[in-house]
Amino acid sequence: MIEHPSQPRGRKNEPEAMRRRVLDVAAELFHSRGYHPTSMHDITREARVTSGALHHHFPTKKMLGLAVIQERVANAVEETWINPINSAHAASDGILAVFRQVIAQLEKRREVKGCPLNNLAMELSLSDPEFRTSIEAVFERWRASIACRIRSDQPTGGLKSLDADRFATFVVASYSGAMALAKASQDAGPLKTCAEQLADLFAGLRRGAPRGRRFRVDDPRGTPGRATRPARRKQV
Amino acid sequence: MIEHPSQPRGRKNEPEAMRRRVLDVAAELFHSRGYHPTSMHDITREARVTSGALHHHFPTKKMLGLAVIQERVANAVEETWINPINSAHAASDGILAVFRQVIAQLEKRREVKGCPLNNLAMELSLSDPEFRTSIEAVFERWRASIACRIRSDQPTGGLKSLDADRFATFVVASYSGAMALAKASQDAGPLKTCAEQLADLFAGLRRGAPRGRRFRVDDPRGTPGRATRPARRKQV
Amino acid sequence: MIEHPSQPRGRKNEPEAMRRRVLDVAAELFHSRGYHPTSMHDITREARVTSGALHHHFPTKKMLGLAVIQERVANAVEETWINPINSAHAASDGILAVFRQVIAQLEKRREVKGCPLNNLAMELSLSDPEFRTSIEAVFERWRASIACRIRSDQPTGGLKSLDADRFATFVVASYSGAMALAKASQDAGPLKTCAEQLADLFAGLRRGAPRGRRFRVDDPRGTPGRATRPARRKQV
Amino acid sequence: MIEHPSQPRGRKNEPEAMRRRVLDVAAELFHSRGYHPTSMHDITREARVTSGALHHHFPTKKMLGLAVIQERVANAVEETWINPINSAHAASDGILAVFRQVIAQLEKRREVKGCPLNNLAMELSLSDPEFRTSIEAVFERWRASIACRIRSDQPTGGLKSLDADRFATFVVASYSGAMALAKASQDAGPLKTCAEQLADLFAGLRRGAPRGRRFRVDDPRGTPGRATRPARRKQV
DNA sequence: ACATACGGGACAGCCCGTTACT
DNA sequence: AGTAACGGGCTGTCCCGTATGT
Repeated sequence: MIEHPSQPRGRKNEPEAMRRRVLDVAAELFHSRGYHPTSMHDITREARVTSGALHHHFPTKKMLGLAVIQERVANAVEETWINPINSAHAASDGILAVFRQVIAQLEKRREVKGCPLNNLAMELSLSDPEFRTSIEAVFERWRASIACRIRSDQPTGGLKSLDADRFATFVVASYSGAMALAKASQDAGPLKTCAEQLADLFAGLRRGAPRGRRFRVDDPRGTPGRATRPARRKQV
Repeated sequence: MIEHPSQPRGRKNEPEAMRRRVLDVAAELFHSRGYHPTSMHDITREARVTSGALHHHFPTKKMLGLAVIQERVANAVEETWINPINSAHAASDGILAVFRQVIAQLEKRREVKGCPLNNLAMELSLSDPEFRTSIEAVFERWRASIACRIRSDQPTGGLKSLDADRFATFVVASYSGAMALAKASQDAGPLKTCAEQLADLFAGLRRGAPRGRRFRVDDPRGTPGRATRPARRKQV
Repeated sequence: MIEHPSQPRGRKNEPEAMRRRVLDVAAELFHSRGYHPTSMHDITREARVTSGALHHHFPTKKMLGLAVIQERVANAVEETWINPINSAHAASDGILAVFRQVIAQLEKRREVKGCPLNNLAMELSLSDPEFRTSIEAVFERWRASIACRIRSDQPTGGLKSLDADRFATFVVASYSGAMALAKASQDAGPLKTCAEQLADLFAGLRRGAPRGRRFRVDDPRGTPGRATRPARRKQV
Repeated sequence: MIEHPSQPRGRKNEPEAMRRRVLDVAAELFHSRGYHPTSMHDITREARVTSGALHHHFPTKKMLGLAVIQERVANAVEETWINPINSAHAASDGILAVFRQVIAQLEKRREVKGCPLNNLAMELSLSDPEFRTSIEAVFERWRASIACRIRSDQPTGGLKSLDADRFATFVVASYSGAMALAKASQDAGPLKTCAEQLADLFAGLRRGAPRGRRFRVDDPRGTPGRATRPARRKQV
């Protein structure tokens, strides 16, 4: 029974590794069960971490949640959407490729767990302004990346007639909604269908259909040029 | 003690009224806070119902949740989407009108609480198969109503080239996703943007752009005609 | 839809039958699960009786419990012990026959549920004086019947040297204890063993071993003749 | 607020003391009221322990119950029966001494609470297999200790003609049953009576009455030599 | 940095009994 | 006689966070 003097048990003192393990487990559990149904105890158990250690790295569950959003969910969006889009031949190709890739992964798994960002957005947006802000930032980065890629295509002929910002919002919404339907039906079908609809749309656009402002939400003669972002309401 | 000796409170046996009150309060709280963050106690307090009475009508929270989905959320979808769509001049008009109507309501409120169905879908689909089934049924009824309306237009010239089922899925997804973005940003902007994109799409379609199957998710030469619904995966 | 005017549903108005059904179910559930773990709701469900009807016949759970003891458990003791003993050739034969009969029944069932009287005695004696009194009365009747039968044998030569009251107490105790062991081990073995020990004892007695007072609990030279019953302490 | 700012209550980390306190209180309450009628809240109150602390040491009531059986009831049997038996001059003396000792203690108290092991056995054997197993183990250890002691006497002349295992079962059963009667009657009388009967039995045996197998439960010509333990029924 | 012990306060569910009604 | 709505209160469990200890 030789004791390592100040470390009686299998204690590693590898803070980064432990932090990473906790974040991984938390991200996974928040994704598959949701934030509220996941207890701190679940996380300590799965990550094989004591409560003390967990609270050392993340003083409250909320802080852990924010870290998951900023360090895991944001990364997932980066890897799933932003990088593929940027390295694709064209914006439209990239978007469709992402759909295809996501669908392929879905069909490997036995459960459709949905989009991590969207899941947390639904559960947490209203409960806490900090959560909402973090989530919104990820959504915005996602949207902006798509918009940017579309714009970078336009000089060379792709999707010329498109308002990049507005269309990016539409793509993100379609994907999120399709994923929501997929989750509710536990079937990748809705994602496929939406991908096809977007593909049709791209095809139509490529054939150069001129797009004008024929529809205004607010009133018949609204100012066409404005995109989604501007009008921000102050949060309560 | 000073009060009516044999009738401590104004107790009247009005089961339907009580049930309605509970469902209303539960639907409201599930919508604005979510299912898990809402405690049974919150509901008893807001509905001014004793725990015993609540338990008599809804033995478990899950039963209450299912009743809310089937009797309140389903009705909300009916009133917000299905009825307006059916009574509109054309499917496309109806869809855009619903968007407009929802946006108008959103701008009256100080908080964007999101689509009740979508919120519950995200929170509960994975946690319980009965929840998922109920939610899926509402989504399906919503989608089918839109598809049906589109089909009923097509003989008279509207959206002829469209696959009604697929397009209905796309509309539902776009709306759900737009609402998710609106909730995350606490701004109706995403809804407006998506409405405009759909409007453009309708306009393009009306100009008769032929739509063919140019995009296949599974492989390049898929069978064009199939819609979303069919392929159901068996649930675990 | 022809309605029996004043009896909207399948309502029989057979008070005795209903009372009997409730008592049967309650006796069964109290026996197999115990008094406290059995809820009124369990009984209403199993007896297919509404809560109101149950409370009409038995205003409280305690009253139901007392009725079970007095009308079911007491009867069970009568049928299992008293009648067989009285109709046996000799007291000792009767006692052993009862053991044999109980063991035979035990081996048919897949669960050893114990002696109903003893079960309720352990659970309820201390919690309520009325329960205790009822239970004690059944025990006493049981004991007295055995003692009486022994005495009726003694003129004709059986177990002459025996103090009938004391020995009856011993028999009841041995049976109860053996049943307790049988319940704890879920095996009829202890009952068999105790039956054999009693059989040996009877055999020894028949060979006329004179029994004197060699053992006194209180002090070395106690007054031999007194039996169990006498000193009653007042209940708190 | 007026108190020591950083240490709201006198909190001292003494896990063993706290655990002991909880077990003591639980054992006492389970003994005097029973397992089911004792609420966790009762225990926290009496042991002056917070619910959180209790849950830390015993995550569920069942775990607490098992700990009480294994660490308190088992010990009580050890101290009350096994040790006295082992340190007595002879098995029969030891057995009778235990009865005397128990009776003496009973007469000091104002309430006959029964044998802790037997009480829990009746209440819990059927409700949970883990409970039953734990209880059975204590019973078995008790029985085996007596049997062992009897065997160790036999070479030197005591109770030669006895089957130690069978007789030990009989002793345990008689004691348990006597205690049950004592509890039901709130009087030590049944215990005294049974002690006397056993004393008589010992006296008879010492006079060397030969004991043969005259009684068979199963059938007239059973195999005499078999003891209680062997035949175990498989638990459901 | 990490571990254990502990504090309070919810949580969902269930309990027994009563009251209004047929 | 019998039904169904209803009243409160309590049960066991679990929660998140902090304090203490190493």
